[in-house]
Amino acid sequence: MATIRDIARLTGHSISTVSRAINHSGYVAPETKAKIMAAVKKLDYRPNHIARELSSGRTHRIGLILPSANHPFFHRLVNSISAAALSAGYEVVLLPTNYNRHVEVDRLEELRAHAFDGLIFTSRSNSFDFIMQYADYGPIVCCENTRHYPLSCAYKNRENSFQKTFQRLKAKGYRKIGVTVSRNEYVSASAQATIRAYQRVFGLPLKDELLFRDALTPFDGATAAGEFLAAEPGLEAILANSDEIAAGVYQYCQHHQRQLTLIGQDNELISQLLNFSTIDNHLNDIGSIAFSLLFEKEVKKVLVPATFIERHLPSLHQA
Amino acid sequence: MATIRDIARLTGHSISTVSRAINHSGYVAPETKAKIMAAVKKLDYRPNHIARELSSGRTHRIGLILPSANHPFFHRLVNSISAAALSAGYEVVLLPTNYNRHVEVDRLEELRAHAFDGLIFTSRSNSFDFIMQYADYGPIVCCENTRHYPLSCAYKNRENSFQKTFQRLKAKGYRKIGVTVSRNEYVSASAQATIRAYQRVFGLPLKDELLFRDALTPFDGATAAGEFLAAEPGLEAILANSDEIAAGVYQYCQHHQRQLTLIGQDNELISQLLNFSTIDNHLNDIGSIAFSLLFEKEVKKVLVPATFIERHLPSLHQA
DNA sequence: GTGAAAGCGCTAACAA
DNA sequence: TTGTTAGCGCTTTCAC
Repeated sequence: MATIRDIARLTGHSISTVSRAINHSGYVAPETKAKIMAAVKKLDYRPNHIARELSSGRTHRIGLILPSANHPFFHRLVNSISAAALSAGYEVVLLPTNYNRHVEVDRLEELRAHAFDGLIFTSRSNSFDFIMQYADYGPIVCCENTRHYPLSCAYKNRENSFQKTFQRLKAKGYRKIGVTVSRNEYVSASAQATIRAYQRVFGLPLKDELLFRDALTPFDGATAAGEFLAAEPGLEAILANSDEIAAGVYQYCQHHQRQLTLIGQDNELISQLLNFSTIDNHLNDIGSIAFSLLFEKEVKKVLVPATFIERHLPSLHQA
Repeated sequence: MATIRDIARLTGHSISTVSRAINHSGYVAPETKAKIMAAVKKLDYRPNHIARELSSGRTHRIGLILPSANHPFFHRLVNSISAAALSAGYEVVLLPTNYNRHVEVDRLEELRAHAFDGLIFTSRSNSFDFIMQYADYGPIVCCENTRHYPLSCAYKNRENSFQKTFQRLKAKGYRKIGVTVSRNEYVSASAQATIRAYQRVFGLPLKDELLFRDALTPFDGATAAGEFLAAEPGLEAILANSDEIAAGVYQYCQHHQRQLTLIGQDNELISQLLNFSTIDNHLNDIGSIAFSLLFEKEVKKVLVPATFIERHLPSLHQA
């Protein structure tokens, strides 16, 4: 591999002149530049990326923390974030943690070691208090509400969208509703948001038998459906934490000849095909906003409102 | 940010001793090491990642070329490749090209500039001849058959799996079959493989009206179904280039009250939910094998055989 | 066991 | 317009 020194030697010019010529920065006489460019061609020279990073102190690379890439929720975020990064001249490094907090710590340590210019969390296994400690080492943005913590975020308001959804269901005569929530260490926070929304709308607490935690796969959705129906045979609807989970419920209903109104999340293809309602959390927006927040000087929290997409949501009034 | 020099200064030892202590390499007296580690703690020191890369000449980072992240085909590969990378101590950089060959060239140039230790192509917009030129700068692996080119690959044998599928259909009495193929610059190669397989099994050429090119989204699947049925009202089955496309066909059939036997690819959730057959190309295997091939000294080509998953494939003999 | 010093390949401030 | 030089922060060889 030829280095900048080789070019300098071959052309008889100095390293810095070569550098300037290559970077089209500063003054270089046209002939000098031409000569240098010829040498570059001749020696098949290419500036070393890493050396540049070391010199400039910037990597143009951001890290993207996620549990694994096999969940639609993360696909959407990965997609929008990498698209935003591409057009801003950044590259994104996938940092799967498998929900392992130690792996996550390693990634934070890499931020500290200047391996990235910034870090986006699409999920996390450590507390905000812990993550915050790394904010000094580089910009960190979360894709969930960071509340009172001084960390930027682009997020959806779960409680609010659930509340609206429950109101819609209530208006249509629904009373017996099961809810699934996704697994994470903050399950309680998420679940409580749901519970609060339910209570606020229906005036009574969501029964624990109608709350299914740790719903990750369609299979969990089917399990949840089974448990809900065992506890409440008159169940009318299920609000799932994703379209995939809702699809699992759908499958259960097909097998067991049950009718249930389904509401999923994120408007995935499957909700269109199976024709059930879904809460669109606009993950594409969340992703691209999260990326842009990396470059804000101040901590900012951007709420991305959800949209309800109604499909086959029959009224129960006449029932 | 504290540097190794600060630690040296504070402890009164030399940079190299500090380096050895930190890397647990070479001889360092226990007390010296303890003293150094204490200083590391005290100054909140962390070795600079980039400087290490420059010194060692390796990044422990690989680039992953893909058109964009929003296709199940790529999800699977991204997933398995990043999992394999994680356990091997590598990080993966997502390199979306949007099928733009110039963007792809930029990425190859980055390989040349030592930005990555290797490159995996899950799709490509440049010819093998062109890509090959970069093989000197670092290992390159493709997720498609590289044929006679000296480039490693992990791939599925399209023609063979199509042939088996057609044989199965033929045995069940199917004769009128539509086929969709995915868009890429090598459409003709892919389409020809399909056409050859069809011809070999049925003894006559696949009619052009029953071949739909550039199928990318479920919507294309629906369009294909419409066109096929217009050209051949007695159509019996459709072999789609992905489960998503097949799902689009499914949707069309539902709307138009038609019965068609569907065969998708890659055993996505949706094929299970809609209960149609699918060709499992074992993309997870392809991904992890592709990653491991990066580290082989020689060019290797690994064929990953496909599996047929039969679901609701009624026999037409009695019809 | 430890340290001096020479890289790794480049950028940028400053001088000429 | 060009060159000298001092970093960027670390690894590693080779004396001591």
